[in-house]
Amino acid sequence: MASRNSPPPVSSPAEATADRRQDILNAALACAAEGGVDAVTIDGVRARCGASVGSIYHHFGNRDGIVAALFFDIFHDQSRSVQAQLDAAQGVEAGVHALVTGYLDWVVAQPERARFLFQSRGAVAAGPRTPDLADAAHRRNQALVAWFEPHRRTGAVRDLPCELMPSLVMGPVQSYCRAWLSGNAAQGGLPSPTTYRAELADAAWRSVKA
Amino acid sequence: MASRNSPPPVSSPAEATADRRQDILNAALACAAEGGVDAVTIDGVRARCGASVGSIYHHFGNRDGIVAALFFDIFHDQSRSVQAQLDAAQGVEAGVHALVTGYLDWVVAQPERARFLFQSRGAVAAGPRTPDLADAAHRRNQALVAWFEPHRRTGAVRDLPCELMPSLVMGPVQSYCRAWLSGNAAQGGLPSPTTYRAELADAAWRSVKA
Amino acid sequence: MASRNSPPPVSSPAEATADRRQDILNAALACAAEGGVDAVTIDGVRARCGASVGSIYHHFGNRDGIVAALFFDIFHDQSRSVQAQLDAAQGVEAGVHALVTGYLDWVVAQPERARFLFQSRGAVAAGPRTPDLADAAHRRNQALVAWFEPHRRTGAVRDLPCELMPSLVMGPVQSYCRAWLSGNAAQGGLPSPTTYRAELADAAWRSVKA
Amino acid sequence: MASRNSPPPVSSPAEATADRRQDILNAALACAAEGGVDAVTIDGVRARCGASVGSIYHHFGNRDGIVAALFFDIFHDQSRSVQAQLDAAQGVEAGVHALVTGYLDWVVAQPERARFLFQSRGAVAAGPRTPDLADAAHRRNQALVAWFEPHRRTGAVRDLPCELMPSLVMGPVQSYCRAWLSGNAAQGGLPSPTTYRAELADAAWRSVKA
DNA sequence: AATGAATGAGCCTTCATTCAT
DNA sequence: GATGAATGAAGGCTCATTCAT
Repeated sequence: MASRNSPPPVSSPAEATADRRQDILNAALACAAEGGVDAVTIDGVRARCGASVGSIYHHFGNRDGIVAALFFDIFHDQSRSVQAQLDAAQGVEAGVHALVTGYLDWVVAQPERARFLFQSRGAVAAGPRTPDLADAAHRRNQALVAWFEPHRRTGAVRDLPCELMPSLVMGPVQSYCRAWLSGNAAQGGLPSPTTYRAELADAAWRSVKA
Repeated sequence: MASRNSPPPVSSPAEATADRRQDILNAALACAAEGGVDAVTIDGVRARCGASVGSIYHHFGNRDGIVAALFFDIFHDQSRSVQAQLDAAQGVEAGVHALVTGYLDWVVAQPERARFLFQSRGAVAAGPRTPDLADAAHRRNQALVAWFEPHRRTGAVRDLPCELMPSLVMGPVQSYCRAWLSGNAAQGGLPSPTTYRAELADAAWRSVKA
Repeated sequence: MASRNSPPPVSSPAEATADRRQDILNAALACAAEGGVDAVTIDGVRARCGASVGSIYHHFGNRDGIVAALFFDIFHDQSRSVQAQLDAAQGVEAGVHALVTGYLDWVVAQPERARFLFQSRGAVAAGPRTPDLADAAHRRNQALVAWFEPHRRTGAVRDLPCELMPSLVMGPVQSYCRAWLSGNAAQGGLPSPTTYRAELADAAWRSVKA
Repeated sequence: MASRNSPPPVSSPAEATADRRQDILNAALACAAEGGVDAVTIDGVRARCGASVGSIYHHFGNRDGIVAALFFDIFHDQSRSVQAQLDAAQGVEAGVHALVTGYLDWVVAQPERARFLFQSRGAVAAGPRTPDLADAAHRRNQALVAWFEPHRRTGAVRDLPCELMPSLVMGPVQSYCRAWLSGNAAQGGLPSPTTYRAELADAAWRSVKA
């Protein structure tokens, strides 16, 4: 983190390992991509990124720390990406479309990271960072609900319970993406979500429009 | 087997261990309910149901065999339950409502089994019974799609791609149920799905109706 | 055993399983041929010959009982075979040749049985039938020594210690056969012992002749 | 490694565990001496040398790794010992005697190690280090054959096939040593090989001399 | 004689974690 | 900050053996 604010070093030897932290996270993601979250083992990570066991512990405290750090990195990246699409949208319907397609495009662009999010959420929720996760999830949902608020007042969208909005809007696209990610492409899995981009966005809009 | 031809014993000793197989599955579910799928341990199961290690292996081959067997038992039970609701429904809209509420009611009635389904699907999909799972999932989806077919012909529902139907119809309710199950009731989780029974069913209908 | 003296049954149903005992031994040999003596497991044998676990125990008492029974069967068969060759030989030199080639031919004719003998001897020696093995080995050695006795008196063979005779006469051929059996033919093992039949017999004779 | 540059500590704590690896091998040999190769158990080794399970795996990878490492250690030690005797011998006959007595003396000096070699060879040959074993055996045999070569040219020894030499020269002494090692001294086993040192060496010479 | 479900001791192996250097 | 040997709890699995039918 500090290094982001430091003046860029000119090929210093420190540079080579400056992002040891990121190397480790990348290695962890690679492990998970190959064998699921359970395959993220200290030794597996070590073998992939060349860091020593001690170094890994220095940066992340313990195994779950790696998984959690990676989870939150990805979670926030996803949120940021979707939010950017939403911010760029003009009007209610376009906004709903942006939520769906922003999510969909992000998943298609980085399937491994998306898969990791699905796989690891349970583990993170069960660990010591439960409150962090609850917080992040709540924050994201609130942003969605808050965005809808003015349009609900104008009557453009139906007057639905806050808790329901995320599931109504994002449920179908998440469901499809999850199914797509878990399918083996080699064995005739589902078509890419991109194929149904318009339909998924449209369905979300139908669920909530007045 | 022989006992089927015998006069029904009243709490005979045979009765006690007659369903050794089911005892084991129940114990496995209890383990999972307490600590997640990873907590389904040979020794944990053994301790809960009194079966010996050898007996467990005799019935299920290996640890994953227990998880998979339990998964399929629950999966089929759920399918049967939803299908029964669907069969009882009159008309298109009622049918769509039945799919959603049938699922929702089943989840609310047996949250532990529902949670197990969500938690273990990935593991089962990654194991040797991948084809069985693909088959079961495909069969279920086909049943849903086939049910819609006549209504699509009459123009009562929109002409949507087959692959999309399950996500459009079931996505929102699954999304909400999943979120509800993963929330800790003690820490102010979401309201029971029952609260939004009508809204969720209605949203599904809006997604697909012409 | 008793059945050998019984009048030959005419395709009675008992006939089918009459040699259950031999079926088991054959299955055990097949196991050993595939994975070494350690691969002779109750379940492996059961799977190969269709006998039930209980039946196997009925016939052999325990696992080691199978191995020992098979060992002695083979051991005696080998002894009988070599002895027959020896009995047919005329003269000292021919006798020594017969001992070597009789052994060699038997090994080449049934390599799996020969391999089993080499592999299992240690286990049998360590088990409860140690005295039986010591007895059988002693008997065989005595037969060899006794055969030499008259020729030693005539001065045709050297006056060597009894305990040494078996190693001097059979050592080389056993050594070569053992090496041949343990080699993987596919990976360029040794030539068949048959190739050096004459040389091995001759070497034995040189070791002991006056 | 660092300790090599340090002043030699006198029974420092580091000294105690300096040869963790060797401690483990010694413990493994002790297990085998007591109950055969099968008795070389991770837990048995651990109990004897105080190393932790993890430490054993750190050094040897798995159980078979211990057995194989010990096997090769002993095998090479034996080869070195015999070779030293051979190098010191003057003339053909003396050389053949040296091969036999060098082997015999090594066996008598360390019967446990010799027994381990006989017992474990099969397991090593069946495992992943098959090529290493084939290599080591081939190298040893080649050394023997190469040593004979000049003497064969001068006509001092007979013109025999290379593959046969090891069995002709070493067969009898190996046969006797094996029998001696497997006999229980308490139950009147064979006399020590030392008793027949001269005879065994002489027999080898007779087998190959011109 | 035969059957096969049940038993449980015993083994191998993995993995997160610690700590001295 | 980094290193990697050492630790030991925990888990999966095999297999000989028993016993009621």
